[in-house]
Amino acid sequence: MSLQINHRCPDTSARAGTLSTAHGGVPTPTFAPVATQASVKALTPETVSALGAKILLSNTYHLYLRPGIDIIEKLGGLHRFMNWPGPILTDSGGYQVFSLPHLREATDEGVRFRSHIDGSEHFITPEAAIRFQEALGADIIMAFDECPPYSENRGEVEEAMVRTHLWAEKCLKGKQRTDQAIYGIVQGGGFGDLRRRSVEAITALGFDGYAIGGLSIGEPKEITNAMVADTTRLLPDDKVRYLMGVGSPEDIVNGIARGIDLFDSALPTRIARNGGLFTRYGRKIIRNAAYKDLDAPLEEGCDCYTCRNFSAAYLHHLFRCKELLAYSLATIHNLHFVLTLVAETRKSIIDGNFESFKQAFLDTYEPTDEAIRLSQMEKGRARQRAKFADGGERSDEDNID
RNA sequence: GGCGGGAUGGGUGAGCGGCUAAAACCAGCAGACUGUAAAUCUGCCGCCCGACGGGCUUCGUUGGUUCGAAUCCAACUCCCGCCA
Repeated sequence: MSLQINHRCPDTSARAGTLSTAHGGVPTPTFAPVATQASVKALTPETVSALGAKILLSNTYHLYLRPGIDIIEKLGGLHRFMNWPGPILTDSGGYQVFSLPHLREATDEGVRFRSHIDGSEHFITPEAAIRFQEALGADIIMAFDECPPYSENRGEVEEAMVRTHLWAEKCLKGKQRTDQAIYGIVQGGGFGDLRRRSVEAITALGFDGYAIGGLSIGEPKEITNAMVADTTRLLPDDKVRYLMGVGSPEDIVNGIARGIDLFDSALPTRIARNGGLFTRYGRKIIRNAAYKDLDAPLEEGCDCYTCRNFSAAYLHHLFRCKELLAYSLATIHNLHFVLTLVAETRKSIIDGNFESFKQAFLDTYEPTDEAIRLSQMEKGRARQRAKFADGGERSDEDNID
């Protein structure tokens, strides 16, 4: 249940090692595909494993509502239920406090919320979140935290952070199983001093690993980077550092450079299902007309199952028709891309050339074209303005920024 | 042969005197998605321009009524029912 670090990059904070868990070792740095409802959408566990995934992330909130923690417990725990014999990490449900905001009401005792499925009312305490995760039986469980939306309002962010610290203590007190690792979560939004305070408070409690939460939720990239760098520096060197919810290829590589060992994100699998595919030159949208008759793999030289066997034109066609195979093939490609990227990055750390590997990757990988994105947003905004210009009636959706 | 109903932008299809360059959906063109309420969502989608605005041409065809017509009237052309 511990992290062993075997290699360090001399120029950056990147490191490579092995994380041992009750269900096997995980070479780090690593990326955990997201299996929110005990399934990596569109893939069998065999495929996920063949793609090189070593550890999966599942979600307590979703499994609590459906099928119910007791059902999974009765069926032998999460590993058996979803037929994933390797390591599993469960999120506590704290993120849903943020992503389902209209349902929530947080107090020091816990969160009162309405089910997004049937509207029924529930109250989850930090102690309950731990109890549920012990019943699910993941190898790594997460403290119950409050992840506030990105905000310049220091008071709000601080309040959520203080509550997260209080909850963290309750989580540790409530924990009974000794064969599971529990990770604490640092909050503090985009405020460096709050982040530092949070690191102090959380590390003082003594967790098995430390997560950085509340980032990549819409804040400017500079803030994300600054927060990751500052926080990571202060976290204990001998424990796993987990950057929650990240993410994109460039964010992962940058995170590794700052000393992150573990990532998870729904991004690769979700954008895959929406036709967004990673290539080493950046993201491609396979639905676009340009791929209509392209008789070549989506990415030349990619050795994933999808690229080895199908043309971009075929993928394009499957997406146009909403054929179910589209979602599997696209997910395979994106997970292959991210998992391979992380594996190669790890190798570069071991081989001692991480810095140049990182530079080479970032030089060719083009994140989404900012100009196109901004012009789209500008159009939408102009329309919005025109709509409410002389009416005087303002809509709640008016504040898109 | 007689009696009804209908023809709307790429498609389906609302509108039935001004608020209508014309709903909605589909198709099409782009974009977003980071601890997954997501196989979802957003923008554009007649033509032109100096584009948070302005101009032009549209609702089968032609001709009327009206300050004003996709909307009312007439004729014509096609379509679809029903009766002989």
